[in-house]
Order: sequence, then C-alpha cells, then structure tokens
Amino acid sequence: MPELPEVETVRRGLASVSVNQPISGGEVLLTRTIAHPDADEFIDRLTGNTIASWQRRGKYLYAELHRQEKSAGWLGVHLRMTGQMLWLDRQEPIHKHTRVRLLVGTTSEIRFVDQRTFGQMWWIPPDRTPSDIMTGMAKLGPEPFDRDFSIEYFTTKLSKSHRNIKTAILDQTLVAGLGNIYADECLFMSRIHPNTLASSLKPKQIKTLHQAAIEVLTTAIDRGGTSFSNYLNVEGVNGNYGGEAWVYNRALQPCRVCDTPISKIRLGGRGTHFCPHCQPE
DNA sequence: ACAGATGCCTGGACGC
DNA sequence: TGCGTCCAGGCATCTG
Repeated sequence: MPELPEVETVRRGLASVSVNQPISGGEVLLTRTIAHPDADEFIDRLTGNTIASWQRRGKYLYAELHRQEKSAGWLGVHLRMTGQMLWLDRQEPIHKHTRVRLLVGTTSEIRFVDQRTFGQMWWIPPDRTPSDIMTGMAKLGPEPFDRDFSIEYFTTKLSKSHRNIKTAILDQTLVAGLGNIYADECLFMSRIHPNTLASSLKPKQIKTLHQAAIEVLTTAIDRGGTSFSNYLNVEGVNGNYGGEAWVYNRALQPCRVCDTPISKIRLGGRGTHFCPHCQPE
C-alpha cells in the first residue's frame, strides 16, 4: 500500500518521463475513480494541456498543467490502497483493473490501474488550489522532512493525545505520509510498544521516534519504495525496501534482533506488528 | 471537539 | 473441489 516513499517514487518517475509533454486525450474506464468533476468533463479539461511538473503533499500527487505558458489547473491523484500510475506504450494490452488512461505525447500513456478501486483522481481548475478540491489535503499535518515537523511540535501534539502511539502517528493531521507499514517499522526502530499511550512517552522516546520516522521514510525513498505490498513504480517494477522489514507482516517469525516471535495485534482497526521483547510495554 | 466505528472494494488465505 | 468467511487498509463520513 503506497505510503509517502512510494508516492514520492511515483512522483519522480512521472516527472522524469512526462514533464513538458501534452495530454492528447484519454479514457475513463471506471467513472467513480473521478472525484471531480464528472468523468467526461475530466478528460475534456485535461486534453490539450501540457504537464508542467509533478508535486506531492503527503500521499497526494498532483501535476501542474499548462496551456500556452498559462496555468490550466492541476491533475490530482490519490493511489489509496492499490493504485498504480504506470507509464506505458499505448499498444500495451489493457489490464482488467485499468481505471483511467491519459494519452501523453505521441505513443505513451499514463495508465491508472487500481484493483481495489479506492484510488481517486481530480481535475482542479486554475482559479482554485489543489487543497480546495482535494479536501483531505487541506487537513494534512507537516511533511516529515519539513522544519514544521519539529521535536517541539511533535512533543506538544503527543502530550495532548489520548490515543495509543500507533494510532497517533497514522493520523495524517499530526504528520503527513506515514501508513501502516512504516508506522510499525519506526515504532520497532524506536523500541516503543505500539499500544503506549501517546501522552505518556518520555522526551527521549519522542526524540527517538521523531528521528526514526524521518530516517525510515528517507531510507525507503532512497530505495525506491517497498516491495512487501503490491505497489509498483511507474515502470511496473517493485521497490526494494521489502526484504528489510523489521516487523511488518512478520507475525510469528523471529525478531531480526532477538529471535522472539513477532506479535500481531489490532490497534485503531489496523493490523499492528511488534516485538514483545524489543518493544516492552 | 474529539475519538472510535463503519463503508468503500477485490482477491487471496483459510476452514470445513 | 467449492463454498463461505475473514482480512488487507487510507480516508471520508457517521455516531457517541
């Protein structure tokens, strides 16, 4: 499931192949994928525009569109659970889960493939901002790599939270970009039990967790995203973080540090993996 | 205001 | 083998 590093990898991939290229048309194969406006208008609004850049905020991806040097709005994308933005030759056979096709340049296309159909796309008019239309984006907390995501900020937020730390760090209004995989991974790296009450964490633990979150996301971006999910980069290739998971999806397998079997519990409705020895209560 | 539950959705794993 | 059930989880929305 794409989290910040996977979305960033997709952004870089799309930027490297599609910038300065015109969208000549497209096709919506599943209408509910288009969140705004309706499916027909979506293709009409994109057609004839050039992709000027690809940007990311949290797990939201958006392209700036130009027409004759002037803004023509934005194309927004959220991959949700299983969305993929693939850069393909138009001759490639249409896979069963293809939801949207955007013809780019003369022979290629961006193909949005999404098995579980949670993924969404938007067209944002030039007189609005992406966060006006992609409403979830306006609520996002700081990017983990920003100055705004300071130890002081993190400490203040956690001190007021009555939730367990696992649920707290999954909250996109606290910090943008962590999903279930990296949440479990950075709690392991910090030796913090996921069910610890957020407000009970000691300053040293908060500092460690803050650093672990930044580190785990940075490492994952450097490695091009995970492979213990069905995430694919724009070329349809798995990233390579996967073999390195400390705890995620390793229930009952030996901890890579101490050999204790990894536990799995449910917190905030999410499967949560941890080492009961390395992450004591 | 906040926190927890639910719905959305497909396909793979599992038990009988 | 086949059928039913559960699970995977990001986010919007609903409920208490």
